[in-house]
Amino acid sequence: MRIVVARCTVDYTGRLSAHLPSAPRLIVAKADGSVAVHADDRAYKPLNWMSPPCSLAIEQNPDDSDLVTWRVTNRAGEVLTIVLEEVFHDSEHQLGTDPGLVKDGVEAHLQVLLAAQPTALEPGLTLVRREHPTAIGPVDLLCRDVAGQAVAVEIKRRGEIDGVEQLTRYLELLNRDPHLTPVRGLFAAQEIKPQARILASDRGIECVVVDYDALRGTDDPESRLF
Amino acid sequence: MRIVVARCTVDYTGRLSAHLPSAPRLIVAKADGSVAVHADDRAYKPLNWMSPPCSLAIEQNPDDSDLVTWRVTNRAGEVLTIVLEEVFHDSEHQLGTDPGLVKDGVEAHLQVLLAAQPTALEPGLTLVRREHPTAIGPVDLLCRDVAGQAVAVEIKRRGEIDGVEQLTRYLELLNRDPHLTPVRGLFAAQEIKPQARILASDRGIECVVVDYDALRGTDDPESRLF
DNA sequence: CCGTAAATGTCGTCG
DNA sequence: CGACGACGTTTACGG
Repeated sequence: MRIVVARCTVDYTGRLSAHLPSAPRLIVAKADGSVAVHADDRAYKPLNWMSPPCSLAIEQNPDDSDLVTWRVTNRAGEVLTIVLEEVFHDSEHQLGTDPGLVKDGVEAHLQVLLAAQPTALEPGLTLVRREHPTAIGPVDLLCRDVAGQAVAVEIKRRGEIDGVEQLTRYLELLNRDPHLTPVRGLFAAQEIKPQARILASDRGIECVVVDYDALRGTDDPESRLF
Repeated sequence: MRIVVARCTVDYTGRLSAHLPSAPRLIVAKADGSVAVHADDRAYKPLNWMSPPCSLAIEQNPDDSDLVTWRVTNRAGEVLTIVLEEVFHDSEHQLGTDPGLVKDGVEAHLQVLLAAQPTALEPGLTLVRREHPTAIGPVDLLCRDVAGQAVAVEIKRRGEIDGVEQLTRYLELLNRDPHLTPVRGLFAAQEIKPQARILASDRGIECVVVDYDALRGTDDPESRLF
């Protein structure tokens, strides 16, 4: 990883055109060839960048030895050009491959918990299959309700419109199966946005807000992911 | 901006829980109090971070002077804890506020151009309203065709499936209005993906590929965004 | 390589 | 401040 702090100008041409006037910035070139240009605010988002896979070419300006140009290109024809005008810091570091991070609290875990206790979604609900396959992808949970009717469950951490659309597509396919139809839709999330709720209601899909911590508290520790 | 390269462990507790085992990484603390921890790959995304507004507290471990702990917290109660085990580099830089970047080619500009010349979409098309409101959000353009029929236009830079879904939802709502129904759908983009085209066709929505440069060339310079 | 779904998405805008 | 949609979304995962 190469770390440079320099006054520079930056130009990006690709999905759009963007230009950064001359100013001091942090430039990070990583081992995978990627480059990011950061200002002194916003932790997450670089001002400009090139994602891997891409390649970096460094050119010395023949007319002016003070000017060095970094040209980063990718297969899609996007180009990021950085002209270094004044370098305040320049160092190289060997970091090695990162062991990666361990997460908890994601959708996968919610799915495991709800698969173990489908009655948390609705009294009498029983699990038929987790990740039930369809032509366009797996449904999170396929269940049967107390009356024996099939119920397709889509699980999200945060329930938004996208999730309702996704469940709608699954329902359309599942209802073509004579063994299953008519299939009810159930949209489960820790939090459901008003617009998603309206759309779901309009499509005849029920919404259930689930409490992650409560589910965790009542489940069998053996079945936990972590 | 403070730049540290160090062997460290990182823990995040907030929207989820995450842990990074000990390894060498880049840590950037910015003027707004935000902190990002980067591995030697992926230009854009940090391994861990805390977005502003947040505050950084640096504590010297009383038992072991080699261990320094950074604790970053925000109003929402999220906590990022970084324990520095071995520091390879540590420097501070004054960057000042960035002049910011200049963009071009975004969807907003396309919408302005097409609102000014709806005939670029279809001969005889006239604009009724830009950002026409519906219960689930505004339709980019509401027009009337040469026969007087209402036409809802959804504009994207790149036309993909979710854009077609969006337009479908608008059409469903607009068609409930007796003053408008039957409403035609028109999906306009600089580039339309095959899957989006198929879905649009299935829904009876027409697709129009628009040439941004050509539109720009023929429009009135007064109406430009930039 | 393309298509889809997830994300601690982040970021602007508008109510 | 919250909801909503755009973003050069990025990133991971399957076929």
